[in-house]
Order: sequence, then structure tokens, then C-alpha cells
Amino acid sequence: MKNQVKYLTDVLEAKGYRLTIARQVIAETLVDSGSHCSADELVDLVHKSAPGIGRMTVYRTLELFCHLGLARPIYQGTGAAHYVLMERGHHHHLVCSACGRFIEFDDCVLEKITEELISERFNFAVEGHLLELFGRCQQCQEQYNSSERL
Amino acid sequence: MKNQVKYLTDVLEAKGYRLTIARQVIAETLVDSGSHCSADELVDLVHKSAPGIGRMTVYRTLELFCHLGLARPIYQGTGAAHYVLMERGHHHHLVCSACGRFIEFDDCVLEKITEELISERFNFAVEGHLLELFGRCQQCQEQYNSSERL
DNA sequence: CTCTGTGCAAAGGATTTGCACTACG
DNA sequence: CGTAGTGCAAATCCTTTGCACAGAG
Repeated sequence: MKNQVKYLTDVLEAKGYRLTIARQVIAETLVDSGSHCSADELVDLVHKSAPGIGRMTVYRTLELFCHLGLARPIYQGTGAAHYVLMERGHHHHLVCSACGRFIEFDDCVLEKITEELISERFNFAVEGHLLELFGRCQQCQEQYNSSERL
Repeated sequence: MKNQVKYLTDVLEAKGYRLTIARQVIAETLVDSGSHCSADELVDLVHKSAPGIGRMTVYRTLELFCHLGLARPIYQGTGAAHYVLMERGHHHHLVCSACGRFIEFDDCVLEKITEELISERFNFAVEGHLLELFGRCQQCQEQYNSSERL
């Protein structure tokens, strides 16, 4: 987890971006949050350890992370976008279509093969991927039928 | 492609939603667009064939499609969310991190296996997935080095 | 006929500028 | 020291309500 933060800051420096207090705090907070939260939640969390850091800085840092392939915005259809960290370029999670719960997992063997195939077929230099699986989590399979209306 | 539209409208009816002109036009337009556009673009496209259909109806229909697992919003980090159709619950594309170009593809063999593994391990009823691969498309590999700044 | 779906306009949020100030390297 | 990064507030843009009307079944 500490390593994860170091990786983020190392990439920043390697690309010639300045390693500021704000960016460090934001990186730490994002990792601590479980690598998954909205910009707004992140602003609140950051304020707990460093009240001086502005909302804008959080937005801009997230944008920077995305630009560098370190994070990715995902949109849940309502409200604000969420940001997920892409550890070593990868992120996987399950999204429950009933309760919206996220279940993070880290299993990359099959996707590796996919990447190689794609890389060849489309002449596309794959740098990472996001795999989202949609369905019903255990609780929601028990609680609901599949027919609740919008 | 025609089948794709029929599938969408069939699901609507099967779930007890009314099959209105507006929904039909929106489904057709979304499929014609290549199953991938922003709400705003879709409003404009829909207006070309049916000027009477309001912006709200497009938003609400997209929300409905997402609720039914027929579409998925994706967020590119700037501006409006894009919506992609999930054909038979699946969608795959490549995103170029330099030019933002999308390359759609349809290759599902490996993911099938992944779904089964996940399903067992997490007791999660997988209904579909979205796989996004990030990297450089052919043109961008030729044109840029990997170090352009934000 | 009844209830779901639609359209409009206004409200509500999230995200993005513009610009002076701060601080990393 | 110079430039990249920051913070604030105002502006912008996307998306969502509220409510009366229209149309599908």
C-alpha cells in the first residue's frame, strides 16, 4: 500500500512533474480509500489530513493521474464520476446492478493473453485495461428478483 | 444491425416498458451511431430524424437502457459521458490515450472463462462486462513519443 | 380509460476557467 | 529565481427535477 503511493509519485517525477505536498497527500488518500472514490469524497478525505488543499487541486491531480494512465474515471450513471487507481495499468471490479456495490478483485492472467492478441491484431500498443463485470452480488441475489423497475 | 434494434425493443417490452416512437427512434439512432456516443450527440442525431423528441426523453431512455443492462455510460474525464451499447451484455473497445480514438471490437472467448471463474469465486451472478483496453493506436505510435505533457 | 411516458423550463450539481499567489527544484 | 503548481470565486456545462399534457395498451 505504501509501495502503491511510491509508485504514483515515482511516475510523476519520472515524467517531470513536481512532487508537491498536495500531490503526495492526494496519492496517499486515494490509495487509503481503497483506490476507488469520487472526486468529491476524495476532497473531503484529503481535507481531514490537510485542510489547506483546495478542491481544484484534487480535480487537477486526478486529471493528471488519468493522463498518466495511473487512474481512470468511471461513471455510474448518476451523480459524480468515480476514480479508480490502475495498479500497474490494470483494474478489475464487479459492479452489482441492484445495489451498486463495488467488489474489487485482482486477477490478471486471462487478460494478459487477451492483451497480446489485441496488440497483434489491431497493432495497438496496449498499456493497460479496465475490466468491469456487471451482475448481482450475493446479497442482492437473495433479496430481489430481477424485475424491479426503474 | 436491424436485429440489434429489435433486441433492444424486445427487452423493453419483455420487461413491461412501453414501446414508444421516441424509444424506437433513440434505439435506432444509437445503433446507427456505432453504439457509441454522448447523450448530447445522440440528441442531435435523433433530432435529424425526429425533431419532436426532447432532450429529456433521450436522457431518460439512456438511463433506462443502462438500468436494463443494455447500455453503459463511460466517462472520458472531460465533458459529457458517452454511452455504449452492451450487445448481449458485452462491450469491448480500445481507447487511445493520445488521441482519444475508440476502436470497437468484439471478441469474447477469454472473457467467458473469466466470468465463470469470477462467478464461482465471489458468488456473483455475472450478467455482462465491459472491457476497456488503454494504449496507443497505430497512428499515435507513429506520431508521438510517450512523453507529451498534459 | 388509465397509467406510463413526454416535453418544457427552471433548478441543481459537478467540473472548469482566469488570475494572482506560492513553493518546488 | 523561474516556472509549475495552487487556491479562490465565478462561470459553464451537463444532468435532473416538477408538473401538465399526450399516447400506448
